Amino acid sequence: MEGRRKFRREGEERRRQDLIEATLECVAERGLQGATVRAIALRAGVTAGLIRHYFPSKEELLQAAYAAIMGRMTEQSKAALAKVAQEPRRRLAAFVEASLQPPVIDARVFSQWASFIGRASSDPALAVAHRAGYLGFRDEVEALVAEVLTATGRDAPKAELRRYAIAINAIIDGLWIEGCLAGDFFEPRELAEIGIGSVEDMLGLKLRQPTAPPLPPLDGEGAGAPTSPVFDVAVQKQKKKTP
Amino acid sequence: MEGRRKFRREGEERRRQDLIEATLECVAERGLQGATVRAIALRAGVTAGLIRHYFPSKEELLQAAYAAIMGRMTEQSKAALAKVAQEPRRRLAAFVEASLQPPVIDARVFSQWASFIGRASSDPALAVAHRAGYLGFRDEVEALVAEVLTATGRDAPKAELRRYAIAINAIIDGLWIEGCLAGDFFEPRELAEIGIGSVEDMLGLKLRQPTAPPLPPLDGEGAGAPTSPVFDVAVQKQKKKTP
DNA sequence: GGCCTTGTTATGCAAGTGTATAAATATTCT
DNA sequence: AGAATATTTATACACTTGCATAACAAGGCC
Repeated sequence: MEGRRKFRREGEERRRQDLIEATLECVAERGLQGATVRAIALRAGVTAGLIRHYFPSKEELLQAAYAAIMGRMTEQSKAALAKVAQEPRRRLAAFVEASLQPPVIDARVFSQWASFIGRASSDPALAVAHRAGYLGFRDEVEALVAEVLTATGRDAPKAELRRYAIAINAIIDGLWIEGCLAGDFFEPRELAEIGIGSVEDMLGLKLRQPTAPPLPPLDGEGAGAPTSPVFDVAVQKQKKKTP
Repeated sequence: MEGRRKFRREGEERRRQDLIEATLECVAERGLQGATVRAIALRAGVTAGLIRHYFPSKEELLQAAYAAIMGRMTEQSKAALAKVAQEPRRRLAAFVEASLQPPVIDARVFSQWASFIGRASSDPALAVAHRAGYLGFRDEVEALVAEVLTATGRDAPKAELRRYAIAINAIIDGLWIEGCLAGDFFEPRELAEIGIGSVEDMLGLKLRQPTAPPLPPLDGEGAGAPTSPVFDVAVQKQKKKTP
């Protein structure tokens, strides 16, 4: 008696996107185990069989979802760079800051990341997807640091640059995890402050206006600090390498 | 015609331990999805039904396994402290160093950690287990930093201490992840070096002998640096707080 | 040794899993 | 409008999952 379910034909790209999104939501809420074809289909508003029509197997849907989340994260951090295109130090600060605030800091995104990466160790396909996204992020950091060092007139031996990139990437990752897992333990901008301060310590120079107390409260739109490109050359304490 | 399988009765504690260990191995190799009761039992050398005899449900076995791994990790990092009980700075350095070398840096352990924590966001029982272990680790860091600061004659306002603990914990976490995920990208002691160096930068003081180039190559047993308790007060560059 | 306790195995079951296939209908093309 | 196409639904199937229960045997006790 109940007739067949009504439906609409959506474009291929749209459906793929919807299915990927539904997958990520299921993963975030119930882990990889909860991302069954039926649960995904239900959330995407279709029936389970349709998944096989767009993805050869569930495995490939998961890979696509993982690639999507990795791309989204680096893209969000990079987006902060587009808005602040002037001074290298400011760019680096903006990058760190953007990485340590919503929407990059997000419990759901973290849950997805952890779920996937937990399996990336055993699944070769996910492993390569991970390594690509990861190195992309670190290269971004390294490029930013190189800009900063040359702009401040410091020579940058490749080995030292590498160490900076590794360390800065690490502290961003670590703070990101802390923020995602226990965001309620921190003041809204606390992690960003700590992150930028730590990077300043490591590089031995100031990234922001030296007299700005904790950065002005964000009242306008966007995640940007004030747009004035004025900088002091700042304290610029000499990095102590083995003398 | 094959008669019933022969078996031995093991003590309760032993069996629980074996089952937990088997669970962790399954998780490390095939993710949480691969940790089925049958796979666990097979690896533990028993049949599936026995699991229910020791754990009310599979859920509780997983919780026990998660608690086990968390405890093991902090225990390993703390073990480094027991060996170096003298000078606070050296203790902190040893703690950082131990956290960034095998066996704490281990791809399998990371896989387990990620798998569990991915679900900790959705599963309340795992969430509390996580938060406990996590705060325990951070408190450990905070206590170490406090020791160092008082030993070097610096006042330690609570807020600043907190920031240090957060930042240092973050860089340990971040480097730990990098090491576990891409250990082949780094020299054996590179991460430990970077970690200690970064902490030195953040605290604005030296933790090791200032003239030791990269720490002597470990030839003896244990993960310890030389046991001489001699320290220079070192550079001790003044931390630049907002003046 | 024979019994009793209980750790352990073996078997079964209902629910859920991914996938394959056929039927149906929305949309396009002429 | 009507036929063609391929998106979408619906159903089925083999398999796995966690869990329950009954049969069994290993080791301790008298």
